[in-house]
Amino acid sequence: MSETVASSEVRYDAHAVEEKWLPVWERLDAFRADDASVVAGEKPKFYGLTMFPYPSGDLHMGHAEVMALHDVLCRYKKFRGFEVLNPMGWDSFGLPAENAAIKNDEHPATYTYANIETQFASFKKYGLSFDWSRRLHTSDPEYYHWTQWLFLKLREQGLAYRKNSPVNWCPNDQTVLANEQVLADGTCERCGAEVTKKELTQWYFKTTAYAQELYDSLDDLQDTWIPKVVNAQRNWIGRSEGAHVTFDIEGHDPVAVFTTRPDTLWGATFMVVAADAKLAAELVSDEQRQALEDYLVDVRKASDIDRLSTERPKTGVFLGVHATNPVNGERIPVWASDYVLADYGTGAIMAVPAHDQRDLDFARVMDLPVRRVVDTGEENPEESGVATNGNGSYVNSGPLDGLTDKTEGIRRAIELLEADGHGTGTVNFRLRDWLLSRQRYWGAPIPVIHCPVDGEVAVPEDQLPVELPELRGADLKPKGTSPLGAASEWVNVSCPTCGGPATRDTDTMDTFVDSSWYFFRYLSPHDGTQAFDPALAKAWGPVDFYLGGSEHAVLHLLYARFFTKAMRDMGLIDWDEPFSAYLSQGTVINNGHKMSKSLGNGVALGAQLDEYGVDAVRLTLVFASPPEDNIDWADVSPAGSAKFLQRAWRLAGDVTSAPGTDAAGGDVALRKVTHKTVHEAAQLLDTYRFNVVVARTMELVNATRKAIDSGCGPEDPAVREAAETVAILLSLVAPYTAEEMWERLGHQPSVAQAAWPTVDPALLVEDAVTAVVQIQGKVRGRLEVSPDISEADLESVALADPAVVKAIDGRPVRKVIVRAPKLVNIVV
RNA sequence: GCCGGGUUGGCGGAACGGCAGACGCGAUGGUCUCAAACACCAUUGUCCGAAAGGGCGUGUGGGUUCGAAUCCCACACCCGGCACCA
Repeated sequence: MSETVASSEVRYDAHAVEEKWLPVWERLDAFRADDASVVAGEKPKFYGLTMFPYPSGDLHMGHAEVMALHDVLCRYKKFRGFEVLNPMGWDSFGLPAENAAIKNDEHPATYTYANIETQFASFKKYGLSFDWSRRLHTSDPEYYHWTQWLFLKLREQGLAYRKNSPVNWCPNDQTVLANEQVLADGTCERCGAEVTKKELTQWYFKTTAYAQELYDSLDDLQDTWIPKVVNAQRNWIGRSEGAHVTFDIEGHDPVAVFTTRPDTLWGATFMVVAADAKLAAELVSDEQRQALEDYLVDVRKASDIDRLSTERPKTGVFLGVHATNPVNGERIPVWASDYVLADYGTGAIMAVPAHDQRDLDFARVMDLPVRRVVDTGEENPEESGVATNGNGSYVNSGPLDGLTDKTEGIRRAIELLEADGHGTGTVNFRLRDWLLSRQRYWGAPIPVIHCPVDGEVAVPEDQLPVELPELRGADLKPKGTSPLGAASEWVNVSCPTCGGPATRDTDTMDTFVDSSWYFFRYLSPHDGTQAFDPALAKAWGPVDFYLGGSEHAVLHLLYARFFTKAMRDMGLIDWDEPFSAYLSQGTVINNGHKMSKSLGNGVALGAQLDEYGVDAVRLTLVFASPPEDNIDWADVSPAGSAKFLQRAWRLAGDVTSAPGTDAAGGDVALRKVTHKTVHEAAQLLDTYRFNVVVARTMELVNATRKAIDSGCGPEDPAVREAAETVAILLSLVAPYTAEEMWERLGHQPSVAQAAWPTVDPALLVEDAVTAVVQIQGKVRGRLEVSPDISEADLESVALADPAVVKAIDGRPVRKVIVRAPKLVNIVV
């Protein structure tokens, strides 16, 4: 860059500077986290975590943004005296490597570890403050050894189990998926294919065992996690309060339903069972059996699009049996319909058509009775066709008649049900157990052996890890069952219990299992004897700040929370939540759209780094917007960032005072700007407003430039103080430029090891402030006054000001509000 | 439909209930140059005005307050989550 610029301006070459400092930083190894000082409690700890990448190709813009943002905070915490743990690794199991291996007839590890080395080199060049001594890869046997160990621990607790159930199946990836991996439109989160259902025996983690706690402790995260993620988790877990009510059925065992409105039980005029639930087949009468089967054929034919439509007319079939309403003894018919879901609640509902729109729609189609039991003052639903669900007075509801409050009605109804044994108050969750087995190769094998005599047998701990057999190329072709099944010498083993012939489980674990505990492994990544050192977990945990993508709002974050709680209950750790604070960064887009090959609007990180240098790209990403907002690359200016960095750097060259010069006698005006900037920057950094920190640093650069050119001059000690402050603030975002400045200012590297500037409170006090004089709340004058002016003095000065007198224009002053020293408001 | 977040110049965005638009991008004018690029300087919410100065301005409509981008109520629109979840 610089050699092509014919200019009198002095500038530095961004690329030469990158080459220069990388080996120096390597030698200094300044970001290695010291366990001892944290275990001993000598220093406060800061565990900063940012989501580790999947090794597909090189790093891209998205990585650049999240890493740049995270680095700002970690470097700042180090300046503030924290012992910082900022590790990085790779989430290196997963399908892209497997698909590449099939295509190129090679082993997934080839693709995986080649990409890891590429990304590692890019990370280094990007100048991040990672402690690389803790680097890990989830696909290493040394890592998945402990993934398997944790699986077995969870299984011992009954938190990992196998069951046969209808599951989500991705026809493209040829594997099952967890609910969390199916998007709202019924497509695969990974590849976008339309997900279908299959009935299969699969492994599950019992996330539902922690549904209540996962939901409740969101309250504790409310203030430190970004709201949309807390909200997404609440919605996903889907807690709803209500009651189970038991209905006697003629000729069958009683059936329980879940309802959130037990107070409307007197208006239940029929019952509906999910058509595809076992219950429907059990209840149906012989005469109606054929009708139910015909209906089921129709239901299964309906496409997902139809199923997802809420406008679809209700359908169903009478099951030929009747139930008894427990509160009024009424005999009500039992129907089957697909508008009731088999896997939510009990798969059966009591229908209260007057107060539930879905039930009303169904009642109208099937000509079933509608009875209003809450009079809300609106038109009777029986006539209007619009169900009411607000507060109103209860009618036709026996003991509830006369009540007018819904909450009270629900409370009383539950009391009555519990008193005579017809039901109980209960809480229902939408969350399901996590389906964790996958029919693919490149993942951690499930460490279980199936024996015809002993059934499921855990692989003994001393035989872990169960390493993947060597398979490559065509052997990995998806065929609906796990490729591991083809490795017969691997599959066929003797039973650990009886020694007889047995077979290994051939499924591998969802890669989200690997990432559910990686933040523990960073604590002691090379420990061959345990998953992590409990003493280090106690010292470093939990993670103080976690930055990552919002696509993991439910997926990874929910799974990691589940793991943490389960591990706590196993006595492995003593904290409840893995991530004390969570922020998700926005996406880097281009021209209003997500970058994509099909749109041709991709911006290659490498090309940007080559053109503008690492620091300019990092600065651009941090300055563009608040961290959680999207950045449109078309709206930002890396060239402008590079220009600013040159301007900042030039300050260091202009300083003529010697290193170590006491700033005390320096220009007070500039010193005030410097100290105020440091003071505000600290507050802004503590609240993650990194873009504003950059703006404040720019202001300090501008003020320093002005002081050098047309103020106190380059030899003033205040100029040195300001330039050194700029270097320190800039080192959070632009480490190369900052290091250059630091060196030019006569200091030893590294600026990252410099002391955070001490703010002198005396310099935060202004000696003159601008007081605003308002008349009727509109600004009509400005006064330069002392910051400690009295209210009375300020009022009299304001009222005497000629501009104010003119604006008052002789009108009588009715009231004067004085907020010394900043404001006077005159009401006339 | 329910839940969460948002709406500020041409653009990205700043603003403890007290000077709206910091900082930057872009644009315009200028300096340098044979010229351009780079760099540097100046101007830049909008309307009226030659200027001084003034009117209007933070999605819309109300409210609280001496004073509202900021607090309250209602509405519109945008983004995200959930959704025939009983």
